[in-house]
This record gives sequence, C-alpha cells and structure tokens, in this order.
Amino acid sequence: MKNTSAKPRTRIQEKNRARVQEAALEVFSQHGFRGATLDQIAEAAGLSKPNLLYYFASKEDIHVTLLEGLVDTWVAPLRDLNPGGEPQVELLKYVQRKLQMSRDFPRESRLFAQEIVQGAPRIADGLSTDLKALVDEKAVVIAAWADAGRIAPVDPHHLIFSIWALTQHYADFDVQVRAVLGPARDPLLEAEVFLTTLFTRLLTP
Amino acid sequence: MKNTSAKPRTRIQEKNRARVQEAALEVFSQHGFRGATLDQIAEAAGLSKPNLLYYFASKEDIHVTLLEGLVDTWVAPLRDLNPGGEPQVELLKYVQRKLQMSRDFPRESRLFAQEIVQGAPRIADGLSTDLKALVDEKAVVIAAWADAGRIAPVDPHHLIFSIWALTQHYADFDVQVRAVLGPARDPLLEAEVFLTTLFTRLLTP
DNA sequence: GTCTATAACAAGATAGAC
DNA sequence: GTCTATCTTGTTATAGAC
Repeated sequence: MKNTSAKPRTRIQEKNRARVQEAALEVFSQHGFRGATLDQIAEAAGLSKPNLLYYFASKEDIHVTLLEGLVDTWVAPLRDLNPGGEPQVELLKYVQRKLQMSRDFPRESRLFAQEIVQGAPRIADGLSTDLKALVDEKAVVIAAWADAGRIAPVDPHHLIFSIWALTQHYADFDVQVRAVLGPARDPLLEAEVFLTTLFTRLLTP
Repeated sequence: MKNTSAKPRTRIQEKNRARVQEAALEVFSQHGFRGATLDQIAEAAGLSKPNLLYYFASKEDIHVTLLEGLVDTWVAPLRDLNPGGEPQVELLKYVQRKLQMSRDFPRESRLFAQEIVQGAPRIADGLSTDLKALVDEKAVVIAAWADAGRIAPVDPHHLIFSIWALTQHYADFDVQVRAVLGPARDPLLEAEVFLTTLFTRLLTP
C-alpha cells in the first residue's frame, strides 16, 4: 500500500521521502509547480520516476507536503517576537532572523513567493486563519509599544509587511539584485547594514 | 506568411495582437509561463487556438512580446527621477508612482515577479545591462544628495531596492496582505500613508 | 522496494478546407 | 483570416516483472 501523508513509516521510508522533498524543493522553487517535471525531481533525487511515486501519491502530494512542512519554520521568527523584551531590540532581531532565512533558505522563500503570487491556491485558508491570527496577536504587542512611546508610532500590520517585503526581496529577487549590484558586491551583507539603519530610523521615537 | 515581431501589420492585426496580449497578461500573471495554456489564453481572448497562433508564432513569442513591451513602462518612474528637483520630494514622488503602478497594474507586476523569481531566463541580459545602467546613474544622483546633506546618508542601490520591494509587495503578495488585514481594510490606501512615513523618517537628515 | 514498459492524457503546433 | 480536425510531443501515473 502506498503511503499517504498521515501514515506511519519506517526509517528508510522517511529518509527517502526526505530526499524527494529536498530534490522537489530545488526543482519547484526554480520552475514553479507546473514548470517542474517529475523527471527533473526524480533525477535530482537519484530515483526512478515510478520509485518516486512509490513514496508520494502524486506530484501535487509532494508539493503540498513541502508547503505544509515549511509554514512553521517560516513564521517561527515572528512567533518568537517577545512581548516582554526591549521593543527596538526585539524588532531588529526579527528583521535579522528573517534576513538570515533569506540567506539560508532562498529556495523555500521562492517556493512560497510563487505560491502567493499565483493566488495561494493551496494555502489560502491558512493565511486568513492561522497567519492572520498570529499577525494580529503580534500587532497588538507592537501597538502597545507604540502607545507607550517606546517606539515611534507606526501601523503594526504594515510594519510586519515591510519586514517581509524587504527581507524576502533579497531571496526572491536575488537575480535582479545581483545583476544591478554587479559581481563585486555582497547583497545580503549590505542588506543587513541597510535594513538595520532603515528600521532604526523608522522605529526610534 | 505569419507575422513575426518586427514585421509591419495592418490596424486589424494590431488590434487582435493587442487582444491576445491582454488575455495572455491575465493568464500568464496568474499561472506563470508553464502554468498557462494556449487554451486559456485563446478563451480569454475570444479566439480559437489556431487563430491565436496566426498572430503569434508560439506561446513563447507571446510571452516575450509581453515582457519586452512592459519593461519601459516599468522603469519609467525611476527614469523620471529628476536630479534637479528637491531630493525628498523627488524620492517620495517615485515611491508614490511606483505604488500607483502596483494598484493600476498588478498583473504586470506579478508577471515580472514570476520571471525574476524563476531566474529571469528571458530578460537576464537586460537586467545586467540596461537596468543596471539606469540604477547606477540614479544612484550617483542620490549619493550626491546624501553627500550634500540634503537627505540622510543611505546606500543608494539598497534604497532603490527597498522602494521596489515595498511597493511591489502590495501587488505581488496581494492575496496574503488581504488575508492578514481582513476584508474591511484597504491595503493600497494604507500603504500610501505607511510608506510616506517610512521613507520620510529614513531620508530626513 | 525498485525497475522497465506503457497507458492515458494534456498541450503546443500544424494541415487544409472554407 | 478563421475554423475543424489532427499530428506530435511531453508528462503524469500505473501495470506488472523481478
């Protein structure tokens, strides 16, 4: 019997499923869902195509599994925003962690970006429930900081959007950034300096 | 004989080619190049599939024509940045125009976004030549403004990236922004206020 | 569990009548 | 210029041997 996403598995099965997901991440992030082929994924995973479909029911199944497994990792930095911490430190730490993810996990970023740009057909529900709940919760914290005069007044939701936009840009639009900067410059390193300046000036009361 | 991109055409041909491009923009921006099908484009254009291929040599041809036709429009706001103007006014005007494009041309923005995210296979050359030249030129202007103390010191290239990232985010990630804000709020309207605040605080010496 | 072979289908493109 | 019908290829998925 084929494994579906909620069934128990052996260690070997988990290992092979992990190999497939690693390969699929590479291919999906580069070509999108439709642009990717099972041949490419199988090749990258070092498996035959039918063997690949022994571990996942379908191409769609691989894609959904990837997306679901990533969501938690992706929002972890925001979840860790500490209401009891020093506001500017907490927010700048959030920016740094998010930028670090653009550096360490650009493929994951691009996978998400393409899903969202295309209307999030597979994760739209999670956006308006789980993600909205988390952002709303943290927005309350940020609003309280602003009301207390500990940071400059700012719309909390759009502040969070701006952190997403600015940090993910360096992963999602990496080709463009590098083309414009030229080969001698290090985009991610410079971004760290620039974004620290930007958010410091934005948030300092 | 089939028309290729550089041949003269009648008024009717131009009109039908325009209809195809409008339809293709709709479909490509939503599903990406590979995700889009000629059937969908033909349907949206109100033409039969072979008729569509009478006006364009191939699916690729439609896509390339779309992208090429858009590039100039897309960089026009940056090109119009006036070195002789008041620095903060010029830069805030640039932000507003770019945000306006996210409001008026979200499909164009998403088409570009997907092309870049996938590594810009069809426009990579233009990025490192034309676009780089334009950005470098404007970066000199911005650097001079900063050196003269007319705006706060800031890396010009990353300033421009931040304007792209922040404004295009509201078009490209529209689904996510709306899901998080909920139905009662107007993302683009709020963005105008937020981004004005952000760039004012960033640029004021 | 893994493979070769192949079924089944979708999609880009063309032929040829009108 | 536009259509119906069709060719051809690429791609997902399965059958069945080992």
